[in-house]
Amino acid sequence: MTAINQDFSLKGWLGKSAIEDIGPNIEGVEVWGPKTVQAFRKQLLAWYDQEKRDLPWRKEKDPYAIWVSEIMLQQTQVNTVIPYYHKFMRQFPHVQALSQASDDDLLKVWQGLGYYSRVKNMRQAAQQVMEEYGGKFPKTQAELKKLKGIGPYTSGAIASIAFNEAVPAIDGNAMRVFSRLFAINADISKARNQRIFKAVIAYVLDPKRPGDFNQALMDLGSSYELPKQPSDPESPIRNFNLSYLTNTSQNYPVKQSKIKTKTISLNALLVRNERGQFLIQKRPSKGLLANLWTVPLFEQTTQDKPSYENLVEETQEIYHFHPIVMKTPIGHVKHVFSHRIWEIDLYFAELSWTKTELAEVEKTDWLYLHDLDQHAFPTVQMKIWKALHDYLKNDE
DNA sequence: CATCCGTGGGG
DNA sequence: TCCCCAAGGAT
Repeated sequence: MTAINQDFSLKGWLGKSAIEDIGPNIEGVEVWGPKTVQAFRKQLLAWYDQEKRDLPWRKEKDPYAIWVSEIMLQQTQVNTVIPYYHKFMRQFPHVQALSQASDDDLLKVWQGLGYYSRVKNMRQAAQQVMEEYGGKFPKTQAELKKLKGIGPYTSGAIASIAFNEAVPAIDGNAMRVFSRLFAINADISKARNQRIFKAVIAYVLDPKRPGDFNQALMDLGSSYELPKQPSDPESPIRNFNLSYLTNTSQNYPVKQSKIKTKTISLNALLVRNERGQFLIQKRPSKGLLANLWTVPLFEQTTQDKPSYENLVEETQEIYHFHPIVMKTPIGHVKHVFSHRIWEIDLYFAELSWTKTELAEVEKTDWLYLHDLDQHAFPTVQMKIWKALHDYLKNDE
């Protein structure tokens, strides 16, 4: 009888694979017995010792460095993180430095990495460490989880890697590997199924080397056990892998989700004053791209007048000046976020004078195009700058 | 619990 | 071009 969260039984593979014995049923999953668990740990860690990736944060035992890397790695790939990690550690080498950082400095170092609330939460966590833990990171998963931005996964990762606590660090890799190992058909995107993976992985985890065990699952997930591909025949765990043995690894993990993205049409005002500066403004402190800078963006609702007329009107209302706006866009930028798409028409405008009092009052500033490193811009704004640059270059 | 929150790479 | 995906957490 197949267990409720498992598509196949281990018993048929006793002796015909690396599966030597059968263990208890855990949350509906029939798992290995102690001999097989030992053999699996040994094989996984031997492979890890031989083949582990040489990553900058793996040279560190400092929990601060581990923490920085883990936050950056949330939903973000290793190759993207590496340059940001070096820059961040250089600029904020310890908890105290981070706890005193300014919003603008934090966003500037995080620019282009995405999910910007992560770095804001990091500073709050750094302040917690300074004030509640005397500047030293707490050493248990339970305490780490109390810090802002540190949840079930990250607390497990830091506790196991930096402090050798025998707790799992369950991310997408760990769930993918284990769903394949035991042919677990529970949907990994459902919160209620987390307990299944937590219980099974905690059972198999090597209590002597929890940090290496957890990181080995990550390396496996980025090499032989890739998403959208079946388990690789060369995978070092193939003989333990029930889905591989039954030729069904492409069915795991089970995962639904995907939110449909909504497209929003925007008009961007690229207004140049008599000094040759462009108007920028800081976005609200909550929501998408919070506290980052963009040129003024106006949503284009369906039954509007021509865009340039809107821009003139709205500029008058909001900024109290009246620019000369070109009637046709000088360019277009498309930007895809995780859950929405911006289609932006770029309108060039000129101002025959300079309105200095705008700054401070409306969180606005006038900016020379050679001064882009003074503010934190999201990627969509960098695309707008490039389109503007191309336009101005061709215009000469 | 479902939705919000970025970005770059790969098929 | 389009869709999926990646070392999640807050709300």
